[in-house]
Amino acid sequence: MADSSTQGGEALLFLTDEQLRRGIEAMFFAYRGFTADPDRILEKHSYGRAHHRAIHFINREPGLTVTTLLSVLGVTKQSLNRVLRSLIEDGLVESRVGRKDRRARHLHLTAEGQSLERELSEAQRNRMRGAYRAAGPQAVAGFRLVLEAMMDPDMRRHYQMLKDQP
Amino acid sequence: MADSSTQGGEALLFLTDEQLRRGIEAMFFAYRGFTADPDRILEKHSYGRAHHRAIHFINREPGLTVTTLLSVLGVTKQSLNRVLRSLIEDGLVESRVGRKDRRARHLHLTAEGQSLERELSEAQRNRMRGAYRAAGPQAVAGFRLVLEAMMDPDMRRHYQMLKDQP
DNA sequence: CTTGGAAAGTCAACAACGCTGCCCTAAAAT
DNA sequence: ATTTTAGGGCAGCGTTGTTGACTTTCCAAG
Repeated sequence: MADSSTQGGEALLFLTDEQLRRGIEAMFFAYRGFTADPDRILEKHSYGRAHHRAIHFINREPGLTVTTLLSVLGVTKQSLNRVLRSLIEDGLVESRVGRKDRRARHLHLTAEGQSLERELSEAQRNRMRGAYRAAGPQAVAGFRLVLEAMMDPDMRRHYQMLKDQP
Repeated sequence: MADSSTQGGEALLFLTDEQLRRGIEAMFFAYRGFTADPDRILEKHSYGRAHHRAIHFINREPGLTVTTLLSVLGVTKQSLNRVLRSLIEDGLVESRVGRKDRRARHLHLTAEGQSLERELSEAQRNRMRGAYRAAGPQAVAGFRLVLEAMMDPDMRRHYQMLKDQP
């Protein structure tokens, strides 16, 4: 009876359908803001969000294979392939044949690729910094907790793997 | 000097580039989870996310006009029009000519539309409820604060307008 | 009253990016 | 050595975003 998780009323107000709906709408509207700045930069280069995502994770883990990137992004091969092809043709990404397994392709950003990556991530970090600063450190901790709990287990695995990088 | 916002060091650790990048990746992975369940339901009906968004906001504010819906969704007319046409043809949405202004079309969900809306929002609320429950009320408050700060002003306006609804 | 501009909505054609399915090459297993 | 399995590339399709041209309706200025 004294257990806070079963005492109902005020303690669980944050689980009402209305509160949940507010969260859903907040995710929708915030995600638009989240992608708005990179989208503007990408447009100048005739790229889309898919290019941004590829560039981000190649930068994050240089030398990763196409298959690994596929599972991180959660898309199919062809979806990614079109994007990778244009990035390679444009000289932003380099694809190196594996030394141990010659079927595998290891992906790296070129200097030019790193330059675009910096431009994109700076814009996105600026947005995030503004939001973090406005909300404060305690809110940020909660923000991260809720997002982590919202992920599918597969995605959370990838997220946690990246967590340990330098 | 005693001002916490200028004292540097520990107090601002949450604003390091590394922390910001963690937030960016959390948004990316969490958004996939956020849309995963509705996506599965929509697939059965051969609809996409665009249909879901239209249904959500028509349900939220019955009788809203096409132009209002456009500005809430932040897309162009044709993008929405294709979606609306199929929803109307399939009998999920009704479009009523305005009484005062006969140029305007007021949108409503039919009984069948409401049924799909419930199915979609239940799935999405279940996901959100799980995340909220796992993270706790204080985390939820922070989550909302950060998301609100991340929105573009236009989107935040729409978000706040909806806030006041019953 | 009429006429000209602005606003709401529809439609056509195009680009980005998801998807499935098929194929080739290289590695691994029998 | 031959079959099976895995990594990767390409072709073709559907959804959903875009811009641009068009119709209908409203409203205001002459």
